Amino acid sequence: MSTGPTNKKMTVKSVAEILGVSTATVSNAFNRPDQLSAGLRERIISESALLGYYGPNPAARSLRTGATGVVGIMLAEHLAYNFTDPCAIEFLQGVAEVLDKAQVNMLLMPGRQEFYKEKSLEAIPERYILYGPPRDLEILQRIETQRKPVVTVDFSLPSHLSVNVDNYGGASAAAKHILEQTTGAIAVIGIRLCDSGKLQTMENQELNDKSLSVSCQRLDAYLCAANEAGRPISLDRVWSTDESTWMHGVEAAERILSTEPRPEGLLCMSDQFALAALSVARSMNIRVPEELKIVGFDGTPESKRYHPELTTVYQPSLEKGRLAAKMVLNPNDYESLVLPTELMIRESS
Amino acid sequence: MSTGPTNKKMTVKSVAEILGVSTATVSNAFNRPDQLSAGLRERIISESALLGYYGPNPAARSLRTGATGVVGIMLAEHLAYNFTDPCAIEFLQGVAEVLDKAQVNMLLMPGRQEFYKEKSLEAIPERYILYGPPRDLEILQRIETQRKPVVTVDFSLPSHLSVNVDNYGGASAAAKHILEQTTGAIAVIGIRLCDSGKLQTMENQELNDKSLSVSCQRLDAYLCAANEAGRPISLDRVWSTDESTWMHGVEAAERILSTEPRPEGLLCMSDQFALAALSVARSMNIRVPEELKIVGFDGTPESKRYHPELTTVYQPSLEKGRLAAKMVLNPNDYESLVLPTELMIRESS
DNA sequence: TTGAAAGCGTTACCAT
DNA sequence: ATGGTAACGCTTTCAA
Repeated sequence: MSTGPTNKKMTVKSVAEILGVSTATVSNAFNRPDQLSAGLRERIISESALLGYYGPNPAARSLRTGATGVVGIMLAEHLAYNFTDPCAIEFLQGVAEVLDKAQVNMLLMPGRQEFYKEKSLEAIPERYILYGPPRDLEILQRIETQRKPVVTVDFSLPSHLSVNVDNYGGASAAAKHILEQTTGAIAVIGIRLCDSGKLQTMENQELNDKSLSVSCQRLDAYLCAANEAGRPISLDRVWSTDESTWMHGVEAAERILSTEPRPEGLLCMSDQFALAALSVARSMNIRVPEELKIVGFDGTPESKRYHPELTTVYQPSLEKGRLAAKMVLNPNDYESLVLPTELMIRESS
Repeated sequence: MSTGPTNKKMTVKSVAEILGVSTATVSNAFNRPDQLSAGLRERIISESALLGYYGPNPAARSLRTGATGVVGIMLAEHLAYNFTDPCAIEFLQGVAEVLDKAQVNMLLMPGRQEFYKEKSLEAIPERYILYGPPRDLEILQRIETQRKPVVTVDFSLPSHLSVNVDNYGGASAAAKHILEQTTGAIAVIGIRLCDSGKLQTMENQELNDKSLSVSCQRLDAYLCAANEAGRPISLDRVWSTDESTWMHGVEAAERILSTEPRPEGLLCMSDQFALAALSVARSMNIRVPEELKIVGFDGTPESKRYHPELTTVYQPSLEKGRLAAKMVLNPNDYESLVLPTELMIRESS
C-alpha cells in the first residue's frame, strides 16, 4: 500500500519532513550538489522520486529565482501560418534541435498584441528568439523592458543580436540570371509587399517598410537588376499575395500567365510560389524552361525533388534556426550575422 | 521625464500604491471585472500599462492559483524530428490554429525522460496533448498523477480522451489495391517496426508493440490482406527504417529495387517514403506505374503535387490537430474518436 | 469598494 | 553539512 507516489501533493517541505532532513537540504540536493555529500544527495533524489516528488515546482522556483528555463519563440504572425511555410518549419527544426539538446523548453508565441492583453505572458520566457518582426510592434517594447537576451531573425533591432540572410544578394543573382535567359517580359510573385491582404499588382501601391520586410528587400534587388540591365520591370507586373502558400501561388500564377504579352520569366519570392507556377504552367501546356523560366527563393528540399528541378535561391533556414538558438543561449559568444544565399541553377530556367 | 514605463519593476503592490488603490482592487481589475466599477477598472488597466505593468506576473499567479494557461504538446521523440515529418507538421498546424485562437500558449515538450530529470517541468502545462506514445513511458505516470486533462493522439490510454485514425482500414485498402494491380512480389517500407535503429528486413525480428505503434498496425493490415489474397508477403520483403524521412526512403528504395525478383508493388508507410521510391525508380529507369506500383500513406499535399501523382492513404492530420486541441480545452464536450482514412487512387499505381 | 493578511512552494542567506 | 526563515508577487477571504 505504501509503495509508489502518494496522491498527496509533495513539496520540499513534506519531502524534507518525511526524509528527516531540512527543506534547505532537499532544495540543495536538487539545485546545488556541492552543498551536500554525494551520498545524501543521491538518497534524497531517489527517495523523493519514490514519494512522487520529481523536483521543485517550476512556478515557485521561477517566482523565487526569476529563472524558468523557457525560451520564447515569437513568430511574426498567427502560429498556424508558420506550420504552413517550409522555411519557417526548417527554421523551427534548427531551433528545436539546439534547444532540445540544451534541455530548455520552447514556448511558441504569436506576434499579435491581442494575445497578450492584460496578461504579461512575455514574462515567462527567459530568452527570446523573434522570427520576423512581430505584426504588432508594441510587443517589442514589453519584451525590451525586461532586459532579457533577445535574438532577432530576418530583421534587426538596435542593440540586439540578429541573424539575417543576404536577401538582396540572392534576389539580385536570381534576377540577373533570369534577365540573361530571357528577352521578353518578366513578372514577380511577391509576399505581402503591401498590406492589402489580397492578390494584386503593386501599381500605385505603397510598399511596406523595406527595413522590416525581406520581401521588399528582394523586390528592391529584382528592380535594380532589371534597371541596370536596361529592362525595367513595371509595377503592374509585380504581384503581391497575402501568404506564401501553394494556393496563393496557383492563383497568382494563373493570373500572371494569362496576361498579354505572357511573361517569359517569373521571379518568385518563395519556392512554394515557384512550384505552384510550375504546376500551373504544366496544366496550361507552357513548357518550362523553353517558354517560361522560373526562379524560386528558399531552396527548400521539395524544390530539388520536383520535376523539372527548380532553379532557386538557397537560404540556410535550418542553420538560421540553429544559430539563433545557440546565440540566444550564449549571447556573449556571438555577434550578429548575415548568412550568404546562393543561386542554384537547375532545370526550370 | 515621467512618461513611459519606469525601469523599476512593477508589481500589484507598487501599482496600487501609485494609483492610490488597494492591491486587491488592482488584482480584481485584471481578474474579476465584476468586482469593481467599469470606470475604475478601465482607469487601472490603462494607467498601469503606462507605468509598465501589463498584468500579473505569471509565475506568482500560477503559484497562487495553479493555473498557467499553457497547453503542453508532448511529442514522442526529439522535438526536431517532428519538424521533419509532414504529418506532424500538419498536426501541429491544426493544434496551433485552435490554441492560438483560444489564447493559450503551446509548450513543446520532448518525450524523453532525460529532459525532465530532476525538474518537474510536467507541472507547467495545465493540459496535455500527447502526440504518439512518449519514448520513455515513465513520463506518462508523472503526467497522470497531476490529474490534468490529457488527450492522446495516435495511441490510447485508459480513461483519457484520444484521437486516432483508422490505420488498419487504410493500410488494408492500400494492400488490397496493390494486390489487385500486381501479380508479382510486393515489398513494404515501414517505420520503426522494430527498434534496431537501422534499415533492415523484419526477418527474424521482434515487432514493436502493436497497441502503441501505428506502423505495426499498418503492417498487420498489409500482411492480412496479402494472406487473404493467397499471396503472403514474406518478412524478408518487409523493411523497417528508423525514421520517415526522404533520405531513409531513398536508401530503402534503392535496396529494395535491387533485390531479385524485383517487386512489382511497394507499400510505403509514409508519403515521404513513397515519393523517395518514385524518385529512385525514375533514376533507375523503372516506369511507374507500368513496371512498379507504389502506394504511400498520409496524403500529404506534396503527394498530390508530385508527378506522377501519388496513390496514397489519406489521413486527416490537420483535423486531428484541431480536434485534439478542442478536446483538451473542453474535455467534457467530447468522446474519443477514430477518424476515417481514405485510399486515394492516383497515378502511381 | 476597500484594506489587511495568509499562504502558494521555493531559494538563499545567515546561523549553527 | 544542515536548519530556520524571510521574501519572491500574487489571489482571496474576511471584515469594514
